[in-house]
Amino acid sequence: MTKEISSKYDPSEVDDKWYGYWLRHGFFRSVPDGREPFTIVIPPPNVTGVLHMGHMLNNTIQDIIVRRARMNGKNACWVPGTDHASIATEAKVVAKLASEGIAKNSLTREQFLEHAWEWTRKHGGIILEQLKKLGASCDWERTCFTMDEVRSKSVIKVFCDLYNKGMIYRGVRMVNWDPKALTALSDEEVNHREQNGKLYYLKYKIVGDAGFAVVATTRPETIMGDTAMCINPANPKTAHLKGKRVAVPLIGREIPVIEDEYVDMEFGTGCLKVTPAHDVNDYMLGRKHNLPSTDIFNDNGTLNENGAMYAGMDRFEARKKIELDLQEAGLLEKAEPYTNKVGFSERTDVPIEPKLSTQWFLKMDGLAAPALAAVENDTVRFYPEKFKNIYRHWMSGIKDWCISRQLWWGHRIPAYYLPDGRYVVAENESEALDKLRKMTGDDSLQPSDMKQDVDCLDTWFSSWLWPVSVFDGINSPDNSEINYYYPTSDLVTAPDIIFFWVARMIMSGYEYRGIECFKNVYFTGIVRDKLGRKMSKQLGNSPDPLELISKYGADGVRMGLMLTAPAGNDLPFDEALCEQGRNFNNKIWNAFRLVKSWNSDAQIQQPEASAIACRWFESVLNITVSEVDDLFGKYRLSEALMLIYKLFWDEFSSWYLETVKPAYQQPVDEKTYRATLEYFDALLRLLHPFMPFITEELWQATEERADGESITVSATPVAKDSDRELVAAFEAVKEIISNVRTVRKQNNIPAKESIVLEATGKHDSRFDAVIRKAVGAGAIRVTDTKSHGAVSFLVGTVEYSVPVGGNIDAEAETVKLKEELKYMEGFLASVEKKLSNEKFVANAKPEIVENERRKLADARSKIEAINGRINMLGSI
RNA sequence: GGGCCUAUAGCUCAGCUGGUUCAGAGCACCUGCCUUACAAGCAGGGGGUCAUAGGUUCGAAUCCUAUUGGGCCCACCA
Repeated sequence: MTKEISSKYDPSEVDDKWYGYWLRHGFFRSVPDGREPFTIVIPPPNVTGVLHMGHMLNNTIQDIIVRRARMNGKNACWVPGTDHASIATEAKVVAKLASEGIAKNSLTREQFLEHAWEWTRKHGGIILEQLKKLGASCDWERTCFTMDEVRSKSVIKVFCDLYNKGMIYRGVRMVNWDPKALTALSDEEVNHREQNGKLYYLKYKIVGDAGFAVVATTRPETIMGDTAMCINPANPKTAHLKGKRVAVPLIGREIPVIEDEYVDMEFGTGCLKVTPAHDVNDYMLGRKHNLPSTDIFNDNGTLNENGAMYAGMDRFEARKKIELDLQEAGLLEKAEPYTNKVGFSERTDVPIEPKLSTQWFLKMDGLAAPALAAVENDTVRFYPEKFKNIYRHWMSGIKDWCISRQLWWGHRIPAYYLPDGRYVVAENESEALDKLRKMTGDDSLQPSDMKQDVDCLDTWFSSWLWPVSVFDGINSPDNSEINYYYPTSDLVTAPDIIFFWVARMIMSGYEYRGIECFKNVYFTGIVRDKLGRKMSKQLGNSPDPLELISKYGADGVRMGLMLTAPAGNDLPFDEALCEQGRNFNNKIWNAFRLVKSWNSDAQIQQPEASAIACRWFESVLNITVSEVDDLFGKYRLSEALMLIYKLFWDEFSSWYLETVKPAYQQPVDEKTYRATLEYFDALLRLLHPFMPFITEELWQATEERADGESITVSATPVAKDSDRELVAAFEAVKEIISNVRTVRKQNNIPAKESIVLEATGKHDSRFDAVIRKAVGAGAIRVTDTKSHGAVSFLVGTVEYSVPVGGNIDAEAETVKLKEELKYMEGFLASVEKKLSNEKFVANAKPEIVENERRKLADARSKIEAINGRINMLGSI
């Protein structure tokens, strides 16, 4: 190593070089063998999506776990893939076509799908390429897509199977309608948000009576759909309305007054307008009381011909207009400000319209039972555990899943209809035809006589099969791959899809494999900006991950993310974290430069300081290795990283290397040199899962490596015995050194000037050579007769002093000592008090009491030492 | 409306079944240093009555209760 080599680490070329090398040698490739499998399936990102910080975090964690498992000798298999993201992708394609002046409804289904596939081919898989920049060690030969042949077949097969088992049914239900995407949504795709609106008090003329019945509603535009007014039979305030009819404002249509306990007597006026077609509660009332249902909306949220004079208007426009018209007609008693919760489409962010329509549903109760139990009894473990509560809550109140979507981009529902509405469910057309023929007894039926359902399935209906379908376990349930890789090991995902995805995968796993689909679920936090806001495109507060990578290197960004990413905690992201990551890269790089610059000389004897430093560092290393093991077991990855960070920076660089490094351009002894390389190697291997690139670069550079060797397939360091006593003793040594440095600084003793360190008899002299080297002590004298004119300090119960000649400020020194004395005496008093408390001695555990006694003795000897020192200073 | 989680240094967090390994870490901050591995660095340093009020206990950051603040999930009150 020469001086021309930069003191700054430059990851820009290193990253791509090694990623290519890893791929070329197939280190990420996994095929079943005799080893224990370790499997992770990726949460498939949207096929046409681009990488955002959430993906970065999520995939960094997966990569760390997978690389660690690989280095632990397991057959690590990380299956990548993408999701067709039915509604999201379709929306993008529709928008793209619109920008070209093409309306979706001007195309046939086939034409539209051609555009969608083209879009997918063009933008698809970009995100997977981006993951490679991050260092993701996926087995790319296994890349799956939820709409590829195997996965599509799996979906259809499962649909048919569940239908045959009676778990899937078709029916007319009130569903969440998205008037922008023009499709039904599942309950999970609706987000409720508080909205500032108005509560309108509408006057309904009582037929054959002079007065009005007043109804409070937030949605006056739905009056055209009113088919009744409802009162609580027990309500005296509205008793006069019993049996009457009232007239719908503005249009005058008469509707009956019905009675139901559902109505809250306290709310509003005690009268409720009933619009069975546009409200879930009203729908239930309507069914109960046999009311007609008048749908006043078109699918796109405008009013239809039932909307009378408002036909053609948008629902919100109509609301404004009706308010004015009511006011004019004197039928609006008042309108007061009101906040209520309104459901919004997760996808298009427009208010959901409850709508009655025919959809397909999956019954959930049977599926939920084993899935709930698995999490309850920790067969599937959640990290952090708090998500168990959320999961339990949802699972125990689970409702049937609306799985049909009025979209084209997705898996088309395999139901085939006759013109008369009768239908069969079948895996393909010819099977459908057979079934229809059998059903009707009409063998002359032709394919042209039947029509396939036009709807497609919810995106999650394919991704819920993911851990099984990626190994083709649906189509061929006994193939060697599924038998080997399933159940998978870990799942790493964001908590916001716990119901959409995680819960449903667990269900399908039990339904199709009879066993859990994964053993551990690690929920990441949500990446937020410094101000705690969720990162989003709208806010523009999300940094571009690839830009970050080019600025700090993949390792720097990975480390930045991992520094503050405990499981389940939100992650306030700050670029400064990546800087810290980059700085760490640089630290490693420079440690490498130092070690690499050494020449070893077999003739030189190992210095005393180096010998003990080696023994010490080996122990520290082993302790950390076993602590890291433990933390990985608990999925406390940030803490594991921090531990390694401190091991490298503080213990290895600041203490070990500083102790053993030879004078400038002097050779180092062979023993120390070998040991240092060995430690460095272990550190790199320990660090590799977190920072794959720099560790590979340096691992390759420290020794001659053959083509095909790689740190990615090397072994994680294994914890060996450690000398904890030695480590503890060294902590005291650090304290001594630190104190001496302070003394030097406070007394302006130049670094080059040699000093003498005096110590009392209990001084541990094993490390004297280390101390001498660190603080430039000419001599360390163990003596009981302390020099006058010396500055002293205590480490443990050992008193140290540095004679500083006439420089000593006896007064200041005495003040300092008196302060310490005061503290110690207070401390002593508290210990004595504790020990003189009979209840403490009687109740506390013996070892605790014993410990207090030791503290007592220590405190006394410290006080003695301080007093002695003060006396001596006084005699100067 | 129901439920869950959380409150510890300026910031982000660790403190497991109550007892100096109990007040910690990293970053930030302050003071010296461009000392031939590293200024993306080195050395040293300051900083918290562990949200508030009660309680249990010989002993509470840790357990219990209430209050307040923050977050999340679920829910058909118009």
